[in-house]
Amino acid sequence: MSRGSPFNTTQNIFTDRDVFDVEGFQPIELIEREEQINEYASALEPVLNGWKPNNIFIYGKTGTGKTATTQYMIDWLQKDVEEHNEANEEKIALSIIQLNCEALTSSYQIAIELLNELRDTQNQVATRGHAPSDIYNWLFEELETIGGAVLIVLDEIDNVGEDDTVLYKLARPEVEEANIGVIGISNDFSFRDDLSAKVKDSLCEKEILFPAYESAELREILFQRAERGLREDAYEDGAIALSAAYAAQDKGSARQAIDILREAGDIAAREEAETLTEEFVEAAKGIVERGRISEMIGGLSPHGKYALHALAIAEREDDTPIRTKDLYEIYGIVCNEHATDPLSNRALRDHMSEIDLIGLATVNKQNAGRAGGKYKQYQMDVNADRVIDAFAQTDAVDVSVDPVR
DNA sequence: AATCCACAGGAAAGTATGGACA
DNA sequence: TGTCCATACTTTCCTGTGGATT
Repeated sequence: MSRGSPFNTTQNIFTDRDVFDVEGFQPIELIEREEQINEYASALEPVLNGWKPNNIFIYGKTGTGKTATTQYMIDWLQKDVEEHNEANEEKIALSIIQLNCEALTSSYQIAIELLNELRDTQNQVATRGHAPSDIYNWLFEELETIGGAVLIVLDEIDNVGEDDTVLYKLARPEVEEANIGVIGISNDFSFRDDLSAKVKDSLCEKEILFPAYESAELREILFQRAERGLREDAYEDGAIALSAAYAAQDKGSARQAIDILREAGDIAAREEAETLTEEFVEAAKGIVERGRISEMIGGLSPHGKYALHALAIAEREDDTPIRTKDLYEIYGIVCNEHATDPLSNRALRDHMSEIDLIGLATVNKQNAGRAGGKYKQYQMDVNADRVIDAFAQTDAVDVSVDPVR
């Protein structure tokens, strides 16, 4: 992947750096997920007989192979259908619709996105302004015309929120000609329990759990990639083991493990080192961690950022754990620095629980009894200085409350 | 065992946004 | 243009509650 740069450094370490592209690279052979593949296969098999596939729900944290396995299964299914159609008179019609619901926060939006996916570009539907029942009717009309087996893959489905109407509609479609199977992918374990009862029954016919990887499993995955993407003698086994260990310790995410190893390779290449050693992994870990923090911060609303910044400041001043009331004051100062009016106390509580949810802070419930009452205390879950650094980079305005300047 | 505080967090309603349609 | 359909993010109002103190 040369960009016409005069530097040729990445050649020392990588033979194929794309192997470490977590988004784009699909390994030919999936390892450490045999069990899930078998369950998956049995749920999809009906398609090959022209029947309706099972609805499947997939659970697992980020980087546990949910999406990769799904992609693998779809490729497998399509190939088998093709083979079947070549060999038999009776053809199987199979359509697959994949949709990432990351940015889709309601049933309504998902339904519209699905509809637009099915319609051609001249016939697209606006994302607002239509009656929900119209949308669903149109959606079923489209599905009716397609016919055959239709697999609808909804990635990051937990974003739907409270209202799971789409799922209900898709689980019991008012369609004659098509056999619809829904594959829902979620990284939120509690999502299943929050589904309404009628959806739960019909949609969770088959549930497959993707547990976090253990250190040894991550090691295997990394070795597989290293064999394909790194120069044969360019890496120490210890470096791979360490990358795996760090990732296992944190989240058990293959994505993270691969990110760390790739970053380590980049550093090694930049320093024109001959081999990828443990020191490079050490350095890469910090960089990947920092990247993760900025990513999380990036997803916060402005006031969420101010709230987090306030907490980081409190942490630096050794004022943590800090109760909401006191945090509200610091938050007020931060808002002031940004020439923004602070929101209400209640709004701050909401922002803080959001910050807790994405894992940037930890909550600590306290009860001081008769005179003291009940309250919460917050504490940073990541390095406060790193957070403040990240703010310094993202924001043009300097919001430091440090009196020494 | 009864009390009572300081919040947490649910519910409802408000503000501002934007599209479709008659 | 007014009415309907949404969204995101608020504020206001309120009820619930755990456990040290009485």
